[in-house]
Amino acid sequence: MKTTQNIDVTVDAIVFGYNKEIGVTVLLIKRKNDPFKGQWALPGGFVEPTESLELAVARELKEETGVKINYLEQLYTFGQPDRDPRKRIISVAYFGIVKSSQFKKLKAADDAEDAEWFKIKHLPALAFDHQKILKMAIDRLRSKMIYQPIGFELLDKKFPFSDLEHLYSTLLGRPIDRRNFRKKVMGLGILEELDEKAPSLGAGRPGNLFQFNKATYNQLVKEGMHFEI
Amino acid sequence: MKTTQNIDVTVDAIVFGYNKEIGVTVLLIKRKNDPFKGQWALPGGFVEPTESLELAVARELKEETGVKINYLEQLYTFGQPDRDPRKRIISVAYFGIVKSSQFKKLKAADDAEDAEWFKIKHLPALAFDHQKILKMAIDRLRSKMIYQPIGFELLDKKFPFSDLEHLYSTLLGRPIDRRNFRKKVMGLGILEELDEKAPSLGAGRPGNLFQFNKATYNQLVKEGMHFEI
DNA sequence: ATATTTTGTGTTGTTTTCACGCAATAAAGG
DNA sequence: CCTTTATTGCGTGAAAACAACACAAAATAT
Repeated sequence: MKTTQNIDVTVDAIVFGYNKEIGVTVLLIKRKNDPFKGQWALPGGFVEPTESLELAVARELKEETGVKINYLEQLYTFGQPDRDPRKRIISVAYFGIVKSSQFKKLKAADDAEDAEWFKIKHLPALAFDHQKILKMAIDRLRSKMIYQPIGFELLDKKFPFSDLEHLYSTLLGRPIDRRNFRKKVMGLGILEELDEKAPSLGAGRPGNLFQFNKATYNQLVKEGMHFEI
Repeated sequence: MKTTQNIDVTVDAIVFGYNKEIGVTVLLIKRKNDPFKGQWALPGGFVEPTESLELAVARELKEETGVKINYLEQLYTFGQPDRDPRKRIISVAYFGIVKSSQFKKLKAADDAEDAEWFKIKHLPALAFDHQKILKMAIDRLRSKMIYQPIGFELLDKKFPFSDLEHLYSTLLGRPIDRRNFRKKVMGLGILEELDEKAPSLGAGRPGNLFQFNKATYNQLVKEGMHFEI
């Protein structure tokens, strides 16, 4: 066995949020230190020798931005020898989602001079190879939401149906037929309709509230259901 | 920035092969050194400080088994703190496929005392967390082959249609309707029918040979084709 | 009260998938 | 050579999924 390899390991987080007015956003931090000091980058940092990768992501996110993650999965590992100017660093990227409700609450801290949500349509220049990582994450989000109900993770716990509609419509980049969409989604049997109306915002008839039933979804998946929108 | 983290990075390879008589197989090596000396394990090893992860996989596979990989993609990164008894080691697992034709040629060498193909239905006990890694790879193979033509990578360059049929039937674990399957696959327009017949094995009418056209496939994907079996 | 905005629902024609049967081809065996 | 046997290769009808489409009901704003 080798004595030392001298490769360092970091985690990076691509965290998505959503809001009907703003659209889909991603969480970025402004770097406080070199290299790329002052530039925007994905939140993340070095893995401690005794913590799991997932724990490292959660810790870094809390330290740097204060957000609470609702969904987390591994995205990809980036290991090109020259991706960091300092030394060989391998980064395990994680893909995260926060609920709509608390997607604004941010508090920059630690390594971060600032933390902000950026619309995925208007992104600043990023440090390292984070542009590439982020692009992969966005692709994953887009392709994943048509065969897995991660769309619901972006919304609030209770939401009017139109929110779901808008989310899918914006993220897929095309208009969707309200009636067919509703038929399909309701047919999956993973949404519960509540006896509660959405608070009205301006004019128009307020819609009923719905909520995603994750337990039912997991059950159906285990039985071999094939989800697709 | 930290001085040293003392986490090591390895790559592991899950390489699949296929043969009509034997079925789907995976390449394993018998470890020559501790820990887990004498046990079967996934081929792999430490990443050199200056080589890319993909290069490390290719090098280790050549060193330990001599196989030539036809398709390679990253699977997942395993980083539980206790997954190696020696020290903290993070492993980036890669998923590979060799063509049916040369799936037997093996030469154990380097760190490996032996190298062999095992049917995925009959696996030995494995070192480290390789059981878990392999399970994930098999799941990925199964789920991936229905929306990406990686099945073709397992077959020979030229193959009779029935081979493809058998492959899908065994891997999906259910019988498939030959007529509908043929219609669907041919409808994708990524298979070329050759003016050549398969060598007859035993009785029965020999089938025509086909070959996968990867260029056409890539073209179609770029145009937004949605492949599904 | 009237205008405006947003929700909620049903039908029909079209396309895709699935299930299924039979004739044609070629090798093997007598 | 001729029969037997195994395997290929094609077509059709029934069922299911999908896409297109319009209007009444509920609530707010003026």
